[in-house]
Amino acid sequence: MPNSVLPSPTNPFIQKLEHYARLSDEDRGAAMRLWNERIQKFRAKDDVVREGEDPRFVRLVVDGWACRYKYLEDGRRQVLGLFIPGDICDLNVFVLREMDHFIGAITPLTVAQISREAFEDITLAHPRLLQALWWDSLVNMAIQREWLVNLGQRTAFERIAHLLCEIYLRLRAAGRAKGLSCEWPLTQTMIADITGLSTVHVSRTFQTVREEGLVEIRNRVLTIRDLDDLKTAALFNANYLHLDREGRHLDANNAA
Amino acid sequence: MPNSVLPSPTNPFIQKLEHYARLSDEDRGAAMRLWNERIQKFRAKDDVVREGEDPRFVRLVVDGWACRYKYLEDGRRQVLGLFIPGDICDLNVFVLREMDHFIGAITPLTVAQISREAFEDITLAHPRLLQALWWDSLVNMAIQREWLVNLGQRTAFERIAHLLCEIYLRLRAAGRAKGLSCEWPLTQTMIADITGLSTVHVSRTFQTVREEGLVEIRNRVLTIRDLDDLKTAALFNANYLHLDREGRHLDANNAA
DNA sequence: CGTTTTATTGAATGACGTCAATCACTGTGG
DNA sequence: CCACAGTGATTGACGTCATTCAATAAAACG
Repeated sequence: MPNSVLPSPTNPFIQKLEHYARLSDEDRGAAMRLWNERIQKFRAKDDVVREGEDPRFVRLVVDGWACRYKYLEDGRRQVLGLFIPGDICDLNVFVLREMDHFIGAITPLTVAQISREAFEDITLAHPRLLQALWWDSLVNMAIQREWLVNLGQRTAFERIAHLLCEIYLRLRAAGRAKGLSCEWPLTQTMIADITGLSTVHVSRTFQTVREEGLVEIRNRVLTIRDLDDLKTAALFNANYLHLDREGRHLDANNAA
Repeated sequence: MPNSVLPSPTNPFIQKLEHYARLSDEDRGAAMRLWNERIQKFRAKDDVVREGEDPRFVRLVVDGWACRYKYLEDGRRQVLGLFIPGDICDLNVFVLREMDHFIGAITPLTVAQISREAFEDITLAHPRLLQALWWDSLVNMAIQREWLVNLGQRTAFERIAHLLCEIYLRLRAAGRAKGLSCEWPLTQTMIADITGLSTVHVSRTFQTVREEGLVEIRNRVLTIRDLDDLKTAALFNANYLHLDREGRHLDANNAA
């Protein structure tokens, strides 16, 4: 099963998975079948899935940003995670009968809606792809844990710096950064719901982050001045993203 | 495959899984094989797995409490999750090559250490057990999400009340509560690292919770006065624990 | 029994939230 | 083209919740 000699793909989904293990052309083809499953479009702020619903599909973000979120009875909202292009939601959702949170579009959003059957058909025939998806899923759990550290231990300044850092690195891993710049569609209200801060405090703190020259935002584009400085300010340790091709022993061009 | 007529098992692992779907006697036998895998013992405060290590085993808590935790470079500590008897750590850990956090014993601890091969052997032959384990794993992810809501949105009072509520319900689901009472080995330092508060504030706030008559603690035993009152105080919604036998369509005594 | 860990208390400080007003930007329709 | 509405960002004043420091008390442990 020889590896492809074609240039690296620009598809964010495949690009990201290749951080785990090199895929064969067949694996990529299978990934593209997932990518091209029934396409759904949403407007910004629409819900993709609602609390209480029966989770019947695995969803793959093709374009745009989305998030998981949850309300407290009295209206307080917490964002639980972000989905950027190439991100896939929980592989085993089918096992639960009722969603305990919402998934909503942040920007105009395109997702591939994959039925249980299609998912199992495709991944059963491509164990390396399935491995890569498991890796991605474990990375997402690690990101959730890191968000816990964020909310529990980091100051407002560190939380925001950490978010900037994480998002940039995730977008870069998906091939969606140019140099030290990437898209930045998040409003300060969203940042507040992600970081557990008030919008007022986000405004003030974000200002400080900019004034310290760590980042710049113009036209919804984030530019980082010096990644190491930002990491230091955020107490950022990238190990939780597991991006160092940890699964290289599974590479398509290795002997099994 | 007839269901057992024996009384409900007292094993916390099986007891918990039965909240998802009724297992057949064979399924229970397989679960007991996992339970009886190579036993390891730890003293309180010892580490079970350390950051940076290669995760080679799935572990199942047989007795005692443990937790996941993580340090920031400057020593701040955040507890990411609790393990009580019957809890199992990430099913797919093998996929990652390096732990990004610690798992440590809170009390004297007994765990079953299950190799990848043993785990795959046993679950491959018992798909309903594997399904139940997936359910458990998804519930754990849901718990992590709820902890995010806790840290991001709830006040100190609510956080502590919520923790009390969750732990009680999880222990009860594992058959480890008597009436409205259960074991409570957590020190206030631990509660502080779980809730992202200082020990001083935990002391004061916990005092208030007790003074309001919501709970009582004596000899490391927690007693809840009125569960509904506690739930209300915590803005607790149990849906995230997915305990309502959601997988009953998979029950062993149903037609496949 | 001393020693260590855990829990409690007070006082001072600081981080962050709330309220309310203003400003900037965008898109829309007349 | 401008008026206007709606959303998002910013600012100031002030209040509150939670932290820090430091001292003490109470349990747990060998």
